[in-house]
Amino acid sequence: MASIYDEMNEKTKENIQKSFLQLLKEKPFVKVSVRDITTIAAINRGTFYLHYEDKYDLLHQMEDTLLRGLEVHLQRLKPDVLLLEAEKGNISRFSVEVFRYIQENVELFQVLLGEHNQFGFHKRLKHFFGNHFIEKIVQNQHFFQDLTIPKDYLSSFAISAFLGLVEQWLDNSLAESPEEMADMYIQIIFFIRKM
Amino acid sequence: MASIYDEMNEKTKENIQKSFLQLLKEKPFVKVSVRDITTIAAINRGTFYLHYEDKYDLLHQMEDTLLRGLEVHLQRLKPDVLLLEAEKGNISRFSVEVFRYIQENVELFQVLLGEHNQFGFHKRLKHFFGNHFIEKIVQNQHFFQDLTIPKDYLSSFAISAFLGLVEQWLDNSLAESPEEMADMYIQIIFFIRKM
DNA sequence: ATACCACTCAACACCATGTTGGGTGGTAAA
DNA sequence: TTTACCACCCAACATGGTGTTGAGTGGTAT
Repeated sequence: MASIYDEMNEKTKENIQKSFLQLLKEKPFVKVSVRDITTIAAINRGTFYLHYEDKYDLLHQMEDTLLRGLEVHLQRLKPDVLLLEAEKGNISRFSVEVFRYIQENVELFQVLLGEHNQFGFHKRLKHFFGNHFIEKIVQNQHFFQDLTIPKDYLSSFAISAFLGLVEQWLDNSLAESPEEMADMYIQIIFFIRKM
Repeated sequence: MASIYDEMNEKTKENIQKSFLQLLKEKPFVKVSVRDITTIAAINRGTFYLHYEDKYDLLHQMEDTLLRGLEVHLQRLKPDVLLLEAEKGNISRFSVEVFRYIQENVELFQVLLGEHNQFGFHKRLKHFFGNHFIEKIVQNQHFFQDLTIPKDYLSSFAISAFLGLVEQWLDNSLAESPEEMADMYIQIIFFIRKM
């Protein structure tokens, strides 16, 4: 079914996304116009609207792709192991996979979570992790049962803490390896325990 | 020095900000035009530009005021106690004051950190806490010295975790009291320790 | 040969923006 | 009381991005 038209279509979309990303590195989202994008992509402005409703749609689709990729990435490499390990309290494997995926998509993550973060991707990421992992962990863990703190607060606390690490990593231009980051994550937890 | 002109000026600015906030509750920032604001404020559109450069300037000034208020609020109520207590590891007083201030300015915080968070206020808040408190604590605490984790990561982790609690609180329409929130914060730390 | 496809091009109406020049009524100082 | 000043109003303007449309081009499949 992959006709030559589908290929053209795909190529143009990639061209648009690449140009868009390039612009987002230079200036904030609000300052990027469809004109800018199509000028850099060297295509007609009307062509843009054949693929996307507007620049918000473009951004949203790129976010979707990124999150879907993360989901697939996690499910493919370790089908159920991750969740099982996570439920046992072992977050190491889980987190290293996340850090790896981020490393593979640095540019986009840096732009979406970076200084000009003027689109609520932070919130989307929070919801993603919340729906996919943390809440399951928080709900299933037997030793969470006797905790008086509401689950939603604990969940939001944990995810944000993790995202805090990720954001700092991105700010540091990925100076550490994914393994080092996963290690750091564990160490912080241990550190708090011994406090 | 508070002439009648200053009062008029101030009143109009408050009017603009109030109308702006009202609109932000209805729709995302990008969809709010200067026309919308001045229509609701029942003033001439040109008048808006006598007070603000554009809607981004307006937003930024409101953020500034909010952060300056938080700073003053913290400094006024307990001049140095907060930092001293915090440096001793007692974050209770510190955090309850923060929760109280947020409660006093729910509407704005909810809009700035809420679902339509399309302006990097999350990042600004992170920097604020980072510069004012956490980094001082992290740097001064003697028992942080033998920790191998880089300070910036620990700082980002801690602040984000705290903001995670705050954001969940806002999402829950401030169902808990500031004291309960501060308590919850402490409990989570203790819980991690016992994990 | 015909229909289809992605894309180009030019033109369009629409709307928000930021600015300007002139005007109003109330305030303060001469 | 006159004069200058002030915040604000009003109308008009050029600018520029937006989304859409109709006509046209050159390859592709049938």
